[in-house]
Amino acid sequence: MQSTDLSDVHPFGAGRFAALVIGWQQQQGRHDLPWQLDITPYKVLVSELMLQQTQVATVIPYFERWLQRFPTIEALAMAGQDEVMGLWQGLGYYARARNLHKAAQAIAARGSFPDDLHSLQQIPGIGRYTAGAILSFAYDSYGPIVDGNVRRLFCRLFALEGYAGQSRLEKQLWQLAEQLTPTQHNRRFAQGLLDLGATLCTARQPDCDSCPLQSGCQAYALQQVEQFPMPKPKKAKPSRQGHFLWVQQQGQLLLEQRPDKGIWSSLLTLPEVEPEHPLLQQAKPIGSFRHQFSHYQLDATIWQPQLQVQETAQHGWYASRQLANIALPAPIRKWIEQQLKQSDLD
DNA sequence: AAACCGTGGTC
DNA sequence: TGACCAAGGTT
Repeated sequence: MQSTDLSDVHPFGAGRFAALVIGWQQQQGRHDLPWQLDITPYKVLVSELMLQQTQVATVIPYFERWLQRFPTIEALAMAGQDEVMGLWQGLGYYARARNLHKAAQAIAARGSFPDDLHSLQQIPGIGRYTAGAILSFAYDSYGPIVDGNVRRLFCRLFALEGYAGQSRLEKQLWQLAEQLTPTQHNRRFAQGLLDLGATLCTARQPDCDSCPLQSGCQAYALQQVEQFPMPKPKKAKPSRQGHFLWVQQQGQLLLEQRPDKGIWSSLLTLPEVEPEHPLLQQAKPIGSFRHQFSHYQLDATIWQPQLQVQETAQHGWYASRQLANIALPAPIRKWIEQQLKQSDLD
């Protein structure tokens, strides 16, 4: 491990660093995001879960709808899973929705919102970053954060080698975060780190001329800003086949609830069968699509079976007017809507 | 440690 | 247009 003496690894003292970030945030940072208005721990929790690996612009309409329907943590705790997943549909990483639901129930049962690092990390969906973010944003108290923005900022400032997820780098980043995070104006400091990463210290074409930390940035001094952080070594993306059934009966469509693990967990889909399933022998293919996930490519075929489908407890019938309010995976929704539009024209 | 988990925006 | 990226967590 490297030195723990801060003065060895960065040119600003911790106090000076925080003052620069805080001052810049006040003048140049973002102040009008929906979750920055009338801040409550619940709003911070919802926004942070939604923002995990998801862009701000994508989250905003989901956040607004969510707060309208579930204004309080008690309202969310009492809701059914169908409605929770329905409001999350299209946002991706659906375990976050289940975690948020469970978090609301746990906090409601607990009687108070947790306000320390350890208690926060016991809550489903809250890891080290989100716990620090809640301390900073909800309570304006000491809460170190390392997310993608902070990782990029620190890797450049200190010319840190390694890529996201490498334990040695992550350890360095968290140690720096703990040392550089002040004990005052913490909300503004944390927001400043994120704003710097999101608006100046960006992945491509960083705006170093506008950066308040330029004079202390090692990557800038080396003229290698865009060489940090090092890219993760990438692997080939495998391709998988999926076979889905199109079964209509009296104007209704057969859908299947997916299990709470795996891809599209807890969502409804067209029933999926194994490629060897006997139904496919007598079925005719009526469509296909290709969908890119982050870690594999799905080549889907949709079949219209000629034989009766064995229904299970996971199956249900849905009229087309119901489809808008149920939780469907984005590519499945797209295909269904296109199919229904075409059959309406017949 | 490394795989798994989604989707849409961007260039 | 494909590859990268985005306020990570869980297993």
